[in-house]
Amino acid sequence: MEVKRKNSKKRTAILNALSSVKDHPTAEMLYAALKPEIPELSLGTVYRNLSILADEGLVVNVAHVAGQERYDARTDPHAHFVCKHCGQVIDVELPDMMTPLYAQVSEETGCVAESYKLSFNGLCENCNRKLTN
Amino acid sequence: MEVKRKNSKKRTAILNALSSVKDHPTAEMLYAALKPEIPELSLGTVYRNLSILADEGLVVNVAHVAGQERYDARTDPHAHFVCKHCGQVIDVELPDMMTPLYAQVSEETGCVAESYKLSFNGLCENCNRKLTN
DNA sequence: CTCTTTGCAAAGAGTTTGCAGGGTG
DNA sequence: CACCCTGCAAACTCTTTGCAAAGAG
Repeated sequence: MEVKRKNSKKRTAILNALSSVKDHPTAEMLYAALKPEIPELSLGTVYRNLSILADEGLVVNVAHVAGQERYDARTDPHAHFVCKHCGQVIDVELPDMMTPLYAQVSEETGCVAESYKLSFNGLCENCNRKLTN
Repeated sequence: MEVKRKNSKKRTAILNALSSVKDHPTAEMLYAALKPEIPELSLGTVYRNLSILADEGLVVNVAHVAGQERYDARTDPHAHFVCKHCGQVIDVELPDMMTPLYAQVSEETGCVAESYKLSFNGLCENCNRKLTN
């Protein structure tokens, strides 16, 4: 059964912080960003609320980089690029080619697709320059 | 500088075990599968060798499910389906539509793509039947 | 009041690492 | 005989959880 959510300033602040940023932060990055503004904030609360927000579909895990989960408040289907050197995660604007394939996936596998994750891997512009000089 | 690899029966066994299976096992699953056959095997060795094999490109991380990394010895680009209920990971045979887009990704972002990960998410056939009855 | 949310600290889970001994070329 | 590989256990990192107090409706 469903839990009735109450108003939570912390949760709202976490969602706002995530929405206002495009670098797909980790829980710790969000914590560090909010801490100055909300000194009583604790890291456990960030984890807890990210999990709640993800359940509610307001937030999405876009990648797992160097052992840490990366979050995104942009929930429309879009791709990402993950730099294998610096770990940076950036948006890639490609037309959504995968959602139209859900029916085909279902036909092939019997599985019911509801979402997908697409991430490219390699070197970002900076790291490529630095490492290829 | 490069390390000169020596022959290692354990590493070979791990790669063989992974190659002979299509369920994208975790390190622990591989360990459990090999243990009867190689009783002196230790879990640390499985982790160490999976990491070496990944460096060499013989093995790939295809997904991170329920906090565990899933490995695959099939290294050609292909998609996966991850069941959000049972955590099963299965291959999806779709034409590779992403590799041809590397140039476009580079143009858009400046990043040099070398690989990609595509995974669909939802309920597998069994879980869907069980949960939708 | 009742039930959710939070801080804090401890617990958990998965993975990595140091070390001493064994194996390979 | 130099250097890689391994078992074992401890260490590490990220994330989750229990509890008592604070906050929302």
